[in-house]
Amino acid sequence: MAEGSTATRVRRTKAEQRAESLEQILDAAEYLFSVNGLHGVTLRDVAKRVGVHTTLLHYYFQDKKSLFEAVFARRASVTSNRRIEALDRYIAETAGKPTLKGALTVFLDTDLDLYIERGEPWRNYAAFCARVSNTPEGAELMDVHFDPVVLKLIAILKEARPDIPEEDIFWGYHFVTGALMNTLARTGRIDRLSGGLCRSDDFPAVKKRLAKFMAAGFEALKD
Amino acid sequence: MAEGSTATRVRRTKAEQRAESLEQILDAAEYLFSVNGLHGVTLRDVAKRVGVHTTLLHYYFQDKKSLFEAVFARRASVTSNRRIEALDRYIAETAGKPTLKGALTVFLDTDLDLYIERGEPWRNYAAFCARVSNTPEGAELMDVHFDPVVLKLIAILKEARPDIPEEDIFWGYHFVTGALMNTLARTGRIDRLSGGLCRSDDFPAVKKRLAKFMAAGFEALKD
DNA sequence: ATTATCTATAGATCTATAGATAATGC
DNA sequence: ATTATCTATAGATCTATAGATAATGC
Repeated sequence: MAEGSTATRVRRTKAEQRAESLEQILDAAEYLFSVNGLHGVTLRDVAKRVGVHTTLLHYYFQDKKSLFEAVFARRASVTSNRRIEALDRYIAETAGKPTLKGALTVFLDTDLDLYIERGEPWRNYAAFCARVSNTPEGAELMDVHFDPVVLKLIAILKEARPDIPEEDIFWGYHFVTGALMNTLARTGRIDRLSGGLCRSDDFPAVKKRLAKFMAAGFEALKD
Repeated sequence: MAEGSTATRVRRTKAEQRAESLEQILDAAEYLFSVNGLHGVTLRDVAKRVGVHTTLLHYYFQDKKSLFEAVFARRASVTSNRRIEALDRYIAETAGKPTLKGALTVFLDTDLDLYIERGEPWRNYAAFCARVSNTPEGAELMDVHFDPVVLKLIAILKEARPDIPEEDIFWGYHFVTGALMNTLARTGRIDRLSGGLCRSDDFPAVKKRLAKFMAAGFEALKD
């Protein structure tokens, strides 16, 4: 046992310690909530996964619901802003001539890239959002955090195709988000159905197909 | 108070009483599970909604998980068989010349019609399936109850378009089921996003668009 | 005589708080 | 002196079982 191995904890400032503890707690909660939902996870489960006492969670968060909301909020602005900026660039580039497929590609691929590039914690967040998007607690947070980026996408879709009735545009988005959420959830169902031909964690395979598929769907609505 | 109002309980046979109690319990559980999921509902919640004692649920069901599975199973074979029969009729009618749009219309509209025609209990079941489809408990049941009808649909899609790679067919189905589940969940999100222009309980509006949208999406995958 | 329903309760959680201890910060 | 973490514990559930009572069935 060298001296380094006994002093397992490197000296940290309190700010660092706080930040690290918070991150560990949020990561653990994010993963567990993504699998079992708000009510399927106890504070003890989270504490156990982090390796701290349950009461520490109460030191950092008022209650379980606050922890849940913090998990949602932590990464929401990152993905929302990334997509808003990408859509703004797309508007500038196409100078008043956007297309359905172009706008959908920016919206969907910018999101999928985040999960492809940034590894497991982000993919857990994606699964977390998908898992809770159809719950009373989650739906509220979806509205708060993602309405701006979604409404921006919809405005561009309308501009791209003023001939498609607004109602159809909204229903089309409804289908898009269903397909996206089903992807982010990574349930493994498509793996089992296809006998392993498709894997639900193969986001690049989805990226290759999703925007193309959905753009064609929108086009068909005017028939 | 006439004599009819005091004798609120009409005399029933035990078999009738049993059937009625079971149905009330399953209806209540179905609704509550559809809103809050397996872990968000207690047996007390269910008992309270029915107006009986918690222990009665244990008389009819071994435990909470069994009740949950019974809710899933009760209507699963009805919707599964209905669609299997409709697809079989479609195969016979088209005599080896099925189309993507035709098969998807049969699969999706046959399901949606069930919820449109049979009222709230069935719509609660639809929401229940959607709510739990991306949970560990629900995914397992989806496999058990719905694999046959889904694989039959996929076989027809392959026959309709042997030129589309099998992998693309499966991914297309993955998008279809995401859109369908998002519809069945009736979260109210599309209502709020569209400022009331679309309503998430407007299944006829979805029926008018979903198969058409998805068929065009499949077509686009070969480009 | 059997089945449906209720009463009483054990045992196991779970959330949340109060207050103690250990570590950093000035 | 302040912040991070732990110990101890109250109070409120929740699931599940044992056994009693009320209603149907032969």
